[in-house]
Amino acid sequence: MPTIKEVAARAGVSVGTVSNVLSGLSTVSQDMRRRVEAAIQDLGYRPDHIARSLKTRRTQTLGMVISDIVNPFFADVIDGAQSAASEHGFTLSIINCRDSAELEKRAVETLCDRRVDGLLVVVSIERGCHEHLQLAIADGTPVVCLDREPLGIDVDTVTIDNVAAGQQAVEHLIATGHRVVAYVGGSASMYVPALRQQGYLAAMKAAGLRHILIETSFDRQGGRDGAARMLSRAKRPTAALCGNLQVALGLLQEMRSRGLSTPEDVAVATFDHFDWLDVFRPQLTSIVQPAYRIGYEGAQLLLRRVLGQLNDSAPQRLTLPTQLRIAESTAGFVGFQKT
Amino acid sequence: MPTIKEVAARAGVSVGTVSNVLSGLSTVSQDMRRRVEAAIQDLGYRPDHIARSLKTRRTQTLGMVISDIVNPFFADVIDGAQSAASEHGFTLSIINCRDSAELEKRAVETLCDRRVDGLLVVVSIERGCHEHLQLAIADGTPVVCLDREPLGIDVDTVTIDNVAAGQQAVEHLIATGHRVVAYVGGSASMYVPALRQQGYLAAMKAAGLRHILIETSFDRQGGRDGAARMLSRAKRPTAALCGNLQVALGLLQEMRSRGLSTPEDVAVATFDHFDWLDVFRPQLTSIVQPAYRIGYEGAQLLLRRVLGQLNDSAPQRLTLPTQLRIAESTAGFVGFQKT
DNA sequence: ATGAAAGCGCTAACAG
DNA sequence: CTGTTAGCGCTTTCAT
Repeated sequence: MPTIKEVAARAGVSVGTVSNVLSGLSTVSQDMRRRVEAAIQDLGYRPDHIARSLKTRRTQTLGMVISDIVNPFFADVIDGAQSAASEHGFTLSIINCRDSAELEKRAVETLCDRRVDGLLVVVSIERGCHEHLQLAIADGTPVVCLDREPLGIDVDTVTIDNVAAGQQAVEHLIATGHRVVAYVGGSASMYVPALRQQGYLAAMKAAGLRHILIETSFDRQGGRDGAARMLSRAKRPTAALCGNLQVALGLLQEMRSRGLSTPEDVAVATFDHFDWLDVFRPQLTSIVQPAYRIGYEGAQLLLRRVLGQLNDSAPQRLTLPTQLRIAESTAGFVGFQKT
Repeated sequence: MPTIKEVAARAGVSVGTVSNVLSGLSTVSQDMRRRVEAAIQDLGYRPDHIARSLKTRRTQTLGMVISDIVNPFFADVIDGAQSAASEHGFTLSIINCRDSAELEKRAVETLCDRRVDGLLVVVSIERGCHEHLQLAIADGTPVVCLDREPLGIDVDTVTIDNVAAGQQAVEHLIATGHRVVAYVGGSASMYVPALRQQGYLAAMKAAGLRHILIETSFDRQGGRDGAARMLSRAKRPTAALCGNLQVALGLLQEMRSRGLSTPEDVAVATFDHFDWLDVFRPQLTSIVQPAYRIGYEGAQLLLRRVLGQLNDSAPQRLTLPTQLRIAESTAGFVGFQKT
């Protein structure tokens, strides 16, 4: 690996000039520039990113702390963030935390030690303390939180309007004729489910209906458990809103194992949609989240902070639009009611 | 951010001693060690990873070049790699290339410029030239290829036995009574499909059956196209092996749109399985790949190279076992044949 | 066992 | 416009 010194020697110029050529400084004469470029070519020189970072205190690297990388939703988020980063010549260092607050804390520290220029973080789903984020920010590392809005901390966020989306979905259920509607999945102690519940509650209240909150874990098992509880109620719900797709899948699974189907027995709406869902029947009514954009806009925002284009303005709160996609799983309730 | 110098000053020792304490050198006296540790505590000192890297020429970072991050298969691979890396104090820098050879080349260069200690790469699906990998290796960056075994280059690989797996699946189809069996998805110009076809061909030949190779793109659209071609054949296949899950889903989608279902009209077996598939009917007969392990073992192997525990031994070729999971989509052909 | 000092490869003043 | 030089924060001889 040739160094800048060798390039300078070969081109018969000083290292400073080489450095200037590298950084595209216009004050370099055509002649010098050509000689330096030739030397770079000949030697196959590539600047040492590490050395540059040590001097400039910038790594051109964004840290990404993700709560659950195997959830396809977050795969899309990562994809978006990665694209935005690439466009700006930044690289992404990713750590998966499996929704563990402890791992999350360590991840933030690891990334800060490595002097990432900024941090994209999806905090663990359970509400908790976020002083590690606070510390990172205090140390001068900009942070943008994705998907979940941590409490008690002033930080840029890119999220969707979970309350409104949940409310809209439930309004749809109600408009379809349902009067006994449950919310399933996650609990009020979790960031995202808390809001989605809130939307559900608002819609139920507005319609003068009694709410049925079924709190469970926020995964497939939660969906199965929730279904079991929901179906054993004296007054069985005719419709349910699920907190995320994992929950919905678990719920459908449990329903099927009991010989029940949707929408005939229970109409189902859920947060999240992935294109492969189109393959299966019944198609699920779902709240489509702009996962890729959450990552893309998040990285974009972070990059603006990093590049100083947002000089300590107040924390930005970007809310991206969702789309309610009505499909078979909530169809045909009004008018005919199977038993 | 305090530096090692400030720690030294505060502890009243030399920076060399602090460095020794940091690296856990035993030659440091108890007394010194305590004083230094106290100073580190007081100041909240954290070693600068960049400066250390410049000196040691090691970044404790693995580069990961992935062909398609939103494919859940690769999400699992990444998860595995990330776990192994974390266990060894390494971080993962990930670049997504969307199966573009050009992006892949740039990604490798970017990562090498950043002096990653090693490279985990899933090469683009289309066969191509891999001199960028060759160069990286020549420059002293160990490379481990995952899932796909690039041709014409001596490199460590972690893969599955695609030929055997494909063959086994087709043998199952044949044993179930099928005589007209198609292979759908991908083409011989692609790394993975080429091998899966090979397995298919071997099984068909061994059974003395005529093969039906339907080459398409390696995605949902490919599955739809493949289904269209398959179903319009004079002698319509009664079974198909799909090259991956995307293809299988596309195929099922196209079948359904024509009012056909599996296994009644066409039995379907496919590579890939994800747990959410269990929710849907019919359950698909599938070849389960150890995606997480591919990533985990790959990173593990790379780390051994990086840490010099495999001193330029010959390239390792790790082949992980797959599992044929027989389910409804290939059930019940012998004995009763619906028309 | 500890300290002093020489860099790692680069950038950024500053001088000329 | 170009060259010189002093570090960035750390590790690592080499003396002591």
